[in-house]
Amino acid sequence: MNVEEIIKTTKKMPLETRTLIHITLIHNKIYEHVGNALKPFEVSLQQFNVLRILRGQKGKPANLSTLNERMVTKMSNTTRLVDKLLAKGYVDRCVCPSNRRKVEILITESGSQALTQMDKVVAETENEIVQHFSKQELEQLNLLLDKF
Amino acid sequence: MNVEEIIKTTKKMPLETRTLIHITLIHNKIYEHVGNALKPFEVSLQQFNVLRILRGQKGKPANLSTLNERMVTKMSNTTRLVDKLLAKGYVDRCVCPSNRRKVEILITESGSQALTQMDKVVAETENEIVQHFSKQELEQLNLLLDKF
DNA sequence: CCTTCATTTCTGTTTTAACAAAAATTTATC
DNA sequence: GATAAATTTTTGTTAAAACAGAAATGAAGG
Repeated sequence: MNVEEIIKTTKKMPLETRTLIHITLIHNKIYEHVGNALKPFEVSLQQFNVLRILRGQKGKPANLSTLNERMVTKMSNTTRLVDKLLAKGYVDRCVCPSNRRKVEILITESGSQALTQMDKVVAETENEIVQHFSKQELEQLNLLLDKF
Repeated sequence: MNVEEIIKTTKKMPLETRTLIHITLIHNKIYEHVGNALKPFEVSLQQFNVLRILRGQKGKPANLSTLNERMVTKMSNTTRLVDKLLAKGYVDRCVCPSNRRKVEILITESGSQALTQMDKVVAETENEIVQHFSKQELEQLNLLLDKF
Protein backbone atom coordinates (compact mmCIF):
# COMPACT_ATOMS: atom_id res chain seq x y z
CA MET A 1 0.00 0.00 0.00
CA ASN A 2 1.54 3.23 -1.17
CA VAL A 3 0.11 6.16 0.73
CA GLU A 4 1.12 8.84 -1.76
CA GLU A 5 -0.32 6.89 -4.65
CA ILE A 6 -3.65 6.27 -2.95
CA ILE A 7 -4.28 9.87 -1.97
CA LYS A 8 -2.66 11.05 -5.21
CA THR A 9 -0.20 13.43 -3.72
CA THR A 10 3.38 14.13 -4.62
CA LYS A 11 4.00 16.42 -1.70
CA LYS A 12 6.33 15.30 1.02
CA MET A 13 4.47 15.21 4.30
CA PRO A 14 5.84 14.92 7.84
CA LEU A 15 6.53 11.35 8.88
CA GLU A 16 4.07 11.72 11.78
CA THR A 17 1.26 12.76 9.46
CA ARG A 18 2.09 10.06 6.95
CA THR A 19 1.96 7.43 9.66
CA LEU A 20 -1.47 8.48 10.87
CA ILE A 21 -2.87 8.70 7.34
CA HIS A 22 -1.39 5.28 6.72
CA ILE A 23 -3.22 3.85 9.71
CA THR A 24 -6.47 5.40 8.55
CA LEU A 25 -6.08 3.97 5.04
CA ILE A 26 -5.41 0.52 6.43
CA HIS A 27 -8.37 0.82 8.76
CA ASN A 28 -10.57 1.73 5.81
CA LYS A 29 -9.30 -1.33 3.99
CA ILE A 30 -9.99 -3.62 6.95
CA TYR A 31 -13.44 -2.14 7.45
CA GLU A 32 -14.33 -2.53 3.80
CA HIS A 33 -13.04 -6.07 3.36
CA VAL A 34 -14.37 -7.50 6.60
CA GLY A 35 -17.63 -5.63 6.11
CA ASN A 36 -18.02 -7.20 2.68
CA ALA A 37 -17.25 -10.64 4.06
CA LEU A 38 -20.04 -10.18 6.61
CA LYS A 39 -22.54 -8.78 4.13
CA PRO A 40 -24.09 -12.16 3.25
CA PHE A 41 -24.92 -12.60 6.95
CA GLU A 42 -26.50 -9.16 7.11
CA VAL A 43 -24.59 -8.15 10.22
CA SER A 44 -22.33 -5.15 10.68
CA LEU A 45 -18.80 -5.41 12.00
CA GLN A 46 -20.06 -4.06 15.31
CA GLN A 47 -22.77 -6.68 15.54
CA PHE A 48 -20.25 -9.40 14.73
CA ASN A 49 -18.06 -8.05 17.47
CA VAL A 50 -20.89 -8.19 20.00
CA LEU A 51 -21.68 -11.78 19.05
CA ARG A 52 -18.05 -12.72 19.63
CA ILE A 53 -18.09 -11.07 23.04
CA LEU A 54 -21.25 -12.95 23.97
CA ARG A 55 -19.74 -16.26 22.91
CA GLY A 56 -16.71 -15.45 25.04
CA GLN A 57 -19.05 -15.29 28.02
CA LYS A 58 -19.56 -19.04 27.73
CA GLY A 59 -23.19 -19.03 28.76
CA LYS A 60 -22.78 -16.30 31.34
CA PRO A 61 -25.09 -13.44 30.38
CA ALA A 62 -23.59 -10.05 29.63
CA ASN A 63 -25.20 -6.72 30.34
CA LEU A 64 -24.98 -3.65 28.15
CA SER A 65 -22.19 -1.95 30.04
CA THR A 66 -20.05 -5.09 29.82
CA LEU A 67 -20.59 -5.21 26.09
CA ASN A 68 -19.70 -1.57 25.72
CA GLU A 69 -16.58 -2.02 27.75
CA ARG A 70 -15.34 -4.86 25.57
CA MET A 71 -16.28 -3.55 22.17
CA VAL A 72 -13.45 -2.54 19.89
CA THR A 73 -15.27 0.60 18.93
CA LYS A 74 -17.26 2.04 21.81
CA MET A 75 -20.60 3.49 20.90
CA SER A 76 -23.27 5.31 22.80
CA ASN A 77 -26.23 3.25 21.76
CA THR A 78 -25.54 -0.38 22.22
CA THR A 79 -29.22 -0.85 23.01
CA ARG A 80 -30.23 -0.40 19.40
CA LEU A 81 -27.37 -2.57 18.20
CA VAL A 82 -28.63 -5.40 20.38
CA ASP A 83 -32.17 -4.71 19.12
CA LYS A 84 -31.00 -5.68 15.67
CA LEU A 85 -29.35 -8.89 16.81
CA LEU A 86 -32.54 -9.68 18.70
CA ALA A 87 -34.59 -9.14 15.54
CA LYS A 88 -32.36 -11.68 13.77
CA GLY A 89 -32.81 -14.17 16.59
CA TYR A 90 -29.09 -14.19 17.35
CA VAL A 91 -29.45 -13.09 20.98
CA ASP A 92 -31.88 -13.25 23.88
CA ARG A 93 -32.44 -10.36 26.23
CA CYS A 94 -34.20 -10.13 29.57
CA VAL A 95 -34.05 -7.91 32.61
CA CYS A 96 -31.59 -9.03 35.22
CA PRO A 97 -33.57 -10.48 38.14
CA SER A 98 -31.09 -9.39 40.80
CA ASN A 99 -30.83 -5.82 39.56
CA ARG A 100 -33.72 -4.73 37.42
CA ARG A 101 -31.84 -1.76 36.01
CA LYS A 102 -29.56 -4.14 34.21
CA VAL A 103 -30.33 -6.36 31.31
CA GLU A 104 -28.99 -9.83 30.55
CA ILE A 105 -27.95 -10.65 27.02
CA LEU A 106 -27.15 -14.14 25.79
CA ILE A 107 -26.20 -15.52 22.42
CA THR A 108 -28.70 -18.05 21.08
CA GLU A 109 -27.96 -21.39 19.48
CA SER A 110 -28.87 -19.87 16.13
CA GLY A 111 -26.50 -16.98 16.85
CA SER A 112 -23.69 -19.36 17.74
CA GLN A 113 -24.15 -21.32 14.56
CA ALA A 114 -24.22 -18.20 12.41
CA LEU A 115 -21.14 -16.91 14.23
CA THR A 116 -19.22 -20.08 13.40
CA GLN A 117 -19.90 -19.43 9.72
CA MET A 118 -18.94 -15.79 10.05
CA ASP A 119 -15.70 -16.71 11.79
CA LYS A 120 -14.63 -18.71 8.80
CA VAL A 121 -15.05 -15.96 6.23
CA VAL A 122 -13.68 -13.30 8.56
CA ALA A 123 -10.57 -15.35 9.31
CA GLU A 124 -10.03 -15.86 5.58
CA THR A 125 -10.41 -12.15 4.97
CA GLU A 126 -8.03 -11.29 7.78
CA ASN A 127 -5.45 -13.65 6.36
CA GLU A 128 -5.80 -12.06 2.96
CA ILE A 129 -5.28 -8.61 4.42
CA VAL A 130 -2.03 -9.60 6.15
CA GLN A 131 -0.90 -11.99 3.44
CA HIS A 132 2.28 -10.05 2.69
CA PHE A 133 3.52 -10.31 6.25
CA SER A 134 5.66 -13.06 7.67
CA LYS A 135 4.88 -14.20 11.19
CA GLN A 136 7.96 -12.41 12.38
CA GLU A 137 6.98 -9.18 10.68
CA LEU A 138 3.54 -9.36 12.25
CA GLU A 139 5.10 -9.71 15.67
CA GLN A 140 7.41 -6.81 14.99
CA LEU A 141 4.45 -4.73 13.82
CA ASN A 142 2.47 -5.52 16.96
CA LEU A 143 5.38 -4.45 19.11
CA LEU A 144 5.54 -1.14 17.31
CA LEU A 145 1.78 -0.63 17.46
CA ASP A 146 1.93 -1.16 21.22
CA LYS A 147 3.77 2.16 21.40
CA PHE A 148 0.67 4.15 20.48
CA MET B 1 -1.59 0.69 24.10
CA ASN B 2 -2.41 -2.78 25.34
CA VAL B 3 -5.02 -4.40 23.11
CA GLU B 4 -6.11 -7.05 25.58
CA GLU B 5 -6.52 -4.50 28.35
CA ILE B 6 -8.58 -2.13 26.24
CA ILE B 7 -11.05 -4.70 25.01
CA LYS B 8 -10.92 -6.46 28.38
CA THR B 9 -10.14 -9.90 27.14
CA THR B 10 -7.80 -12.52 28.50
CA LYS B 11 -8.22 -14.86 25.59
CA LYS B 12 -5.33 -15.43 23.26
CA MET B 13 -6.30 -14.43 19.76
CA PRO B 14 -4.56 -15.14 16.46
CA LEU B 15 -1.79 -12.70 15.69
CA GLU B 16 -3.57 -11.70 12.48
CA THR B 17 -6.75 -10.79 14.34
CA ARG B 18 -4.86 -8.98 17.05
CA THR B 19 -3.04 -6.90 14.47
CA LEU B 20 -6.23 -5.79 12.77
CA ILE B 21 -7.95 -5.00 16.06
CA HIS B 22 -4.87 -3.06 17.02
CA ILE B 23 -5.08 -0.97 13.88
CA THR B 24 -8.75 -0.27 14.52
CA LEU B 25 -8.09 0.81 18.11
CA ILE B 26 -5.34 3.15 16.99
CA HIS B 27 -7.56 4.54 14.26
CA ASN B 28 -10.26 5.22 16.85
CA LYS B 29 -7.70 7.04 18.95
CA ILE B 30 -6.52 9.16 16.03
CA TYR B 31 -10.06 9.96 15.00
CA GLU B 32 -11.06 10.95 18.50
CA HIS B 33 -8.02 13.08 19.28
CA VAL B 34 -7.79 14.88 15.95
CA GLY B 35 -11.57 15.29 15.91
CA ASN B 36 -11.44 16.94 19.32
CA ALA B 37 -8.63 19.22 18.21
CA LEU B 38 -10.78 20.36 15.28
CA LYS B 39 -13.93 20.78 17.34
CA PRO B 40 -13.33 24.48 18.14
CA PHE B 41 -13.23 25.15 14.40
CA GLU B 42 -16.48 23.27 13.86
CA VAL B 43 -15.10 21.22 11.01
CA SER B 44 -14.96 17.45 10.72
CA LEU B 45 -11.81 15.54 9.90
CA GLN B 46 -13.15 15.03 6.40
CA GLN B 47 -13.78 18.73 5.92
CA PHE B 48 -10.29 19.50 7.19
CA ASN B 49 -8.95 17.00 4.71
CA VAL B 50 -10.78 18.68 1.83
CA LEU B 51 -9.45 22.08 2.83
CA ARG B 52 -5.93 20.69 2.78
CA ILE B 53 -6.45 19.24 -0.67
CA LEU B 54 -7.75 22.56 -1.92
CA ARG B 55 -4.77 24.39 -0.53
CA GLY B 56 -2.52 21.88 -2.25
CA GLN B 57 -4.07 22.99 -5.51
CA LYS B 58 -2.33 26.35 -5.14
CA GLY B 59 -5.10 28.41 -6.64
CA LYS B 60 -6.02 25.86 -9.28
CA PRO B 61 -9.66 24.92 -8.76
CA ALA B 62 -10.55 21.31 -7.96
CA ASN B 63 -13.67 19.51 -9.03
CA LEU B 64 -15.58 17.00 -6.99
CA SER B 65 -14.07 13.91 -8.55
CA THR B 66 -10.57 15.22 -7.91
CA LEU B 67 -11.44 15.80 -4.28
CA ASN B 68 -12.91 12.35 -3.94
CA GLU B 69 -9.87 10.80 -5.51
CA ARG B 70 -7.53 12.48 -3.07
CA MET B 71 -9.52 12.10 0.11
CA VAL B 72 -8.14 9.73 2.70
CA THR B 73 -11.59 8.30 3.27
CA LYS B 74 -13.58 8.18 0.06
CA MET B 75 -17.23 8.99 0.41
CA SER B 76 -20.18 8.99 -1.90
CA ASN B 77 -21.50 12.42 -1.18
CA THR B 78 -18.75 14.95 -1.37
CA THR B 79 -21.31 17.43 -2.63
CA ARG B 80 -22.88 17.80 0.79
CA LEU B 81 -19.48 17.97 2.47
CA VAL B 82 -18.55 20.89 0.26
CA ASP B 83 -21.96 22.45 1.01
CA LYS B 84 -20.92 22.68 4.62
CA LEU B 85 -17.58 24.29 3.86
CA LEU B 86 -19.43 26.70 1.61
CA ALA B 87 -21.81 27.60 4.42
CA LYS B 88 -18.80 28.45 6.59
CA GLY B 89 -17.32 30.60 3.84
CA TYR B 90 -14.22 28.43 3.61
CA VAL B 91 -14.65 27.59 -0.07
CA ASP B 92 -16.10 29.00 -3.28
CA ARG B 93 -17.92 26.88 -5.82
CA CYS B 94 -18.97 27.57 -9.37
CA VAL B 95 -19.70 25.56 -12.46
CA CYS B 96 -16.70 24.90 -14.65
CA PRO B 97 -17.01 27.11 -17.74
CA SER B 98 -15.26 24.65 -20.07
CA ASN B 99 -17.33 21.66 -18.98
CA ARG B 100 -20.57 22.57 -17.37
CA ARG B 101 -21.06 19.15 -15.82
CA LYS B 102 -18.11 19.83 -13.61
CA VAL B 103 -17.84 22.19 -10.74
CA GLU B 104 -14.86 24.25 -9.63
CA ILE B 105 -14.05 24.48 -5.96
CA LEU B 106 -11.53 26.89 -4.48
CA ILE B 107 -10.43 27.61 -0.94
CA THR B 108 -11.16 31.17 0.15
CA GLU B 109 -8.84 33.53 1.98
CA SER B 110 -10.90 32.95 5.10
CA GLY B 111 -10.59 29.21 4.59
CA SER B 112 -6.82 29.46 4.19
CA GLN B 113 -6.50 31.45 7.36
CA ALA B 114 -8.65 29.05 9.34
CA LEU B 115 -6.69 26.14 7.91
CA THR B 116 -3.44 27.63 9.13
CA GLN B 117 -4.86 27.67 12.64
CA MET B 118 -6.16 24.13 12.30
CA ASP B 119 -2.79 22.91 11.04
CA LYS B 120 -1.18 24.05 14.25
CA VAL B 121 -3.47 22.17 16.60
CA VAL B 122 -3.60 19.11 14.37
CA ALA B 123 0.18 18.92 14.13
CA GLU B 124 0.41 19.18 17.92
CA THR B 125 -2.14 16.41 18.31
CA GLU B 126 -0.35 14.22 15.81
CA ASN B 127 2.88 14.67 17.66
CA GLU B 128 1.21 13.73 20.91
CA ILE B 129 -0.16 10.58 19.39
CA VAL B 130 3.23 9.41 18.15
CA GLN B 131 5.17 10.80 21.10
CA HIS B 132 6.49 7.41 22.17
CA PHE B 133 8.11 6.73 18.83
CA SER B 134 11.61 7.66 17.82
CA LYS B 135 12.11 8.86 14.28
CA GLN B 136 13.71 5.57 13.43
CA GLU B 137 10.81 3.60 14.85
CA LEU B 138 8.36 5.68 12.85
CA GLU B 139 10.29 4.90 9.71
CA GLN B 140 10.35 1.24 10.55
CA LEU B 141 6.61 1.33 11.23
CA ASN B 142 5.91 2.99 7.90
CA LEU B 143 7.91 0.34 6.10
CA LEU B 144 5.86 -2.37 7.75
CA LEU B 145 2.57 -0.61 7.08
CA ASP B 146 3.50 -0.42 3.40
CA LYS B 147 3.05 -4.19 3.33
CA PHE B 148 -0.70 -3.93 3.75
C1' DC C 1 -40.00 5.65 55.02
C1' DC C 2 -38.70 9.73 52.30
C1' DT C 3 -35.41 12.26 49.77
C1' DT C 4 -31.38 12.54 47.30
C1' DC C 5 -27.94 10.69 44.53
C1' DA C 6 -25.82 7.21 41.52
C1' DT C 7 -26.17 3.65 38.05
C1' DT C 8 -27.94 1.55 34.00
C1' DT C 9 -30.61 1.50 30.08
C1' DC C 10 -33.63 3.60 26.88
C1' DT C 11 -35.35 7.25 23.84
C1' DG C 12 -35.37 11.45 20.94
C1' DT C 13 -32.93 14.31 17.96
C1' DT C 14 -29.41 15.64 14.94
C1' DT C 15 -25.34 14.47 11.99
C1' DT C 16 -23.00 11.69 9.14
C1' DA C 17 -22.40 7.92 5.94
C1' DA C 18 -23.98 4.48 2.42
C1' DC C 19 -26.51 3.31 -1.48
C1' DA C 20 -29.11 4.06 -5.48
C1' DA C 21 -31.13 6.61 -8.84
C1' DA C 22 -32.01 11.05 -11.29
C1' DA C 23 -30.51 15.21 -13.75
C1' DA C 24 -27.41 17.77 -16.63
C1' DT C 25 -24.05 17.91 -19.87
C1' DT C 26 -20.71 16.14 -23.02
C1' DT C 27 -18.93 12.69 -26.31
C1' DA C 28 -19.44 9.32 -29.78
C1' DT C 29 -21.89 7.03 -33.56
C1' DC C 30 -24.71 6.63 -37.20
C1' DG D 1 -27.61 16.84 -36.42
C1' DA D 2 -30.26 13.19 -33.87
C1' DT D 3 -29.78 9.47 -30.77
C1' DA D 4 -27.40 6.75 -27.62
C1' DA D 5 -23.81 6.24 -24.29
C1' DA D 6 -20.72 8.07 -20.87
C1' DT D 7 -19.35 11.33 -17.30
C1' DT D 8 -20.10 14.29 -13.42
C1' DT D 9 -22.76 16.06 -9.92
C1' DT D 10 -26.94 16.26 -7.32
C1' DT D 11 -30.77 14.47 -4.77
C1' DG D 12 -33.63 11.14 -2.11
C1' DT D 13 -33.84 7.53 1.02
C1' DT D 14 -32.32 4.58 4.40
C1' DA D 15 -29.07 3.13 7.94
C1' DA D 16 -25.60 4.15 11.43
C1' DA D 17 -23.29 7.04 14.84
C1' DA D 18 -23.00 10.93 18.12
C1' DC D 19 -24.95 13.49 21.68
C1' DA D 20 -27.94 14.70 25.24
C1' DG D 21 -31.44 13.94 28.24
C1' DA D 22 -35.23 11.01 30.29
C1' DA D 23 -36.82 6.94 32.77
C1' DA D 24 -36.27 3.19 35.94
C1' DT D 25 -34.17 1.16 39.61
C1' DG D 26 -31.14 0.74 43.45
C1' DA D 27 -28.23 2.56 47.36
C1' DA D 28 -27.37 5.80 51.09
C1' DG D 29 -28.47 9.00 54.78
C1' DG D 30 -31.41 11.31 57.68
